Amino acid sequence: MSEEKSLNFLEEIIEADIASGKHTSILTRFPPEPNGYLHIGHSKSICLNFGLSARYGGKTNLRFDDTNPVTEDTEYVESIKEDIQWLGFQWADVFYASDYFEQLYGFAVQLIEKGLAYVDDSSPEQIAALKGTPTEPGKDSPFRNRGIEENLALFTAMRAGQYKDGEKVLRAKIDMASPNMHMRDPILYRIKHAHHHRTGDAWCIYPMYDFAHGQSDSIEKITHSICTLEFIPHRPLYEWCIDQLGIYPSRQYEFARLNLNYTVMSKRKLLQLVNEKHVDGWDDPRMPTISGLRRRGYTPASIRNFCDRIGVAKRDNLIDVGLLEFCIREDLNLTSKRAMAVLDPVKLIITNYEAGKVEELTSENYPDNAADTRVLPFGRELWIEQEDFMEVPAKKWFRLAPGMLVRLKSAYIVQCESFDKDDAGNVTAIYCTYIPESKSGQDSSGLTAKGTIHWVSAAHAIQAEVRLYERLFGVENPASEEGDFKSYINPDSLKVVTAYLEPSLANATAADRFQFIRKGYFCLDKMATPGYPVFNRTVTLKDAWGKIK
RNA sequence: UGCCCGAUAGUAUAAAGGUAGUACGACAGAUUUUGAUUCUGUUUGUCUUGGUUCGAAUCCAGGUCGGGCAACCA
Repeated sequence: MSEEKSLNFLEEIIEADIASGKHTSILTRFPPEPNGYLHIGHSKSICLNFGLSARYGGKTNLRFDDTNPVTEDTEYVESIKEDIQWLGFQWADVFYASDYFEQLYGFAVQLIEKGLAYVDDSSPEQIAALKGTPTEPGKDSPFRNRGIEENLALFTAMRAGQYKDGEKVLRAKIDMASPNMHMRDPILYRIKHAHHHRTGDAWCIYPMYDFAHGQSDSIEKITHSICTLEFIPHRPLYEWCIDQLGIYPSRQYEFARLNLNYTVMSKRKLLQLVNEKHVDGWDDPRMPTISGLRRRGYTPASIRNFCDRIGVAKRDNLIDVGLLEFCIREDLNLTSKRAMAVLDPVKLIITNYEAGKVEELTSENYPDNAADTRVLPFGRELWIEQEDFMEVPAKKWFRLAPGMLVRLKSAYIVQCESFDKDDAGNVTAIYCTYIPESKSGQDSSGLTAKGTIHWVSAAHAIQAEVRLYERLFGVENPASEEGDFKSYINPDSLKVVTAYLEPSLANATAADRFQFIRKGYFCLDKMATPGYPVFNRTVTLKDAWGKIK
């Protein structure tokens, strides 16, 4: 099957590298910064990096890019590990850029000794002023031509903690007139008297991304260092460092990151949603985080499948969230147990059914397996969905309306005789007669009902809190809209209802996935307790009637 | 006004000079005790102008449009 599928551009590069003998095996890495939770965009990168190494018989390292102590935390380290493993991947080694601080320091000393790096006493403002703009060249810093010995002494003093934050930096000496802004004497080290989540207070100088990432790749002998498009202009610097240091030549390749419509995909924005309480934490089921999708009921396979279908290329993209929904429905349709639950109840009374009588009816747990069944209690009073009744039926209406026949799933055909309304015009009760000969599985009535609806016995139903989620934002691309992205939050993204469930659902566990027939896929939320079930709606079913309306 | 990426149906993604295909969506029909699933069919596309060539989505040149680049962030 994968032989049939055409190669993406990274697979082509790797196959060419193997064919030419440049590499006999490959090693990739997934390099998150532990400053936030992973999201669906990261899962594209994870599937790519782990998928590529698996396909070509190689390995993948997990490397935390922890060079900025002020934003990083072990909480994030743990969540990242959990999410990767939950997705179904296992790293060969776990490393931290901070493992390499001593080595990186040595690399910096080497550059100074070669006359390729210097300590700059300029302030951040002065450095910015001399940097130039994309259309104008920059100017050399007055400190650019310090002697090697002086630079060495100054850099040693930086490490020793003799200066305050911002007082000095170490810069590469490259070309202040380069058309590539990243080559205009980029900063290599800055002073931060900050506590690091792993190295504690051992360091007060920390390497910048550009001086840590490529060298870390090189130290691990990563063959293909795969990152997103915005790092393209960094590639010359990545290669400059490796070339000047004469170390293992890892190579960087860039792909277009995933964008999903009706959500945001930057850790900064997601952090804001969490901190400002627009959502209930990083794992709020409306969040595009891996932990949010997990809590929502998404399966690892559905996410892997999604990442496979969206493909990999170099052009910017905005993927329709409908594809993600297709992937989870495809999975859950085959694997989830069916059950009946009424989310917006109205009473249905069967006037010719004996009061107090209870029948135990059977219903299939999976539509394609008639042998796997459960028992449902049936009685005179039932709950059905408000929306399955229309006082004045629309054209092509298959469900309940005065005088119309409908099949109660796995039970009887009923005919609507009358209904009650309250002063506000709401239907409060529906009266039907049932056809005793129409019992499911032994129907001799000769009648056919066009529609089938779900129901639960009022006398046996259990109550549950059910959380219905909609997209978090009302616009396709909140990040590109005018003004604050948070002003586009969908006010109806969460609706909590009290539902009536068939009694078997009282035994649901966190591992179970259900299809509430005709309503969608649901799973138990982490807030549920034995006496208080809480269900999350993962996704609705496709709804052809919804379109006809 | 510099440099760097990119441009194929509504959204993604293939076609390595030789039939523009696939998935999702949309639409139509069949089946259905879930208006679900399943099945069948249909629709819609190479940014533009030149050039090279028997032949161009593909190669070349110009243009247009979109994105990125001026954090002591990654």
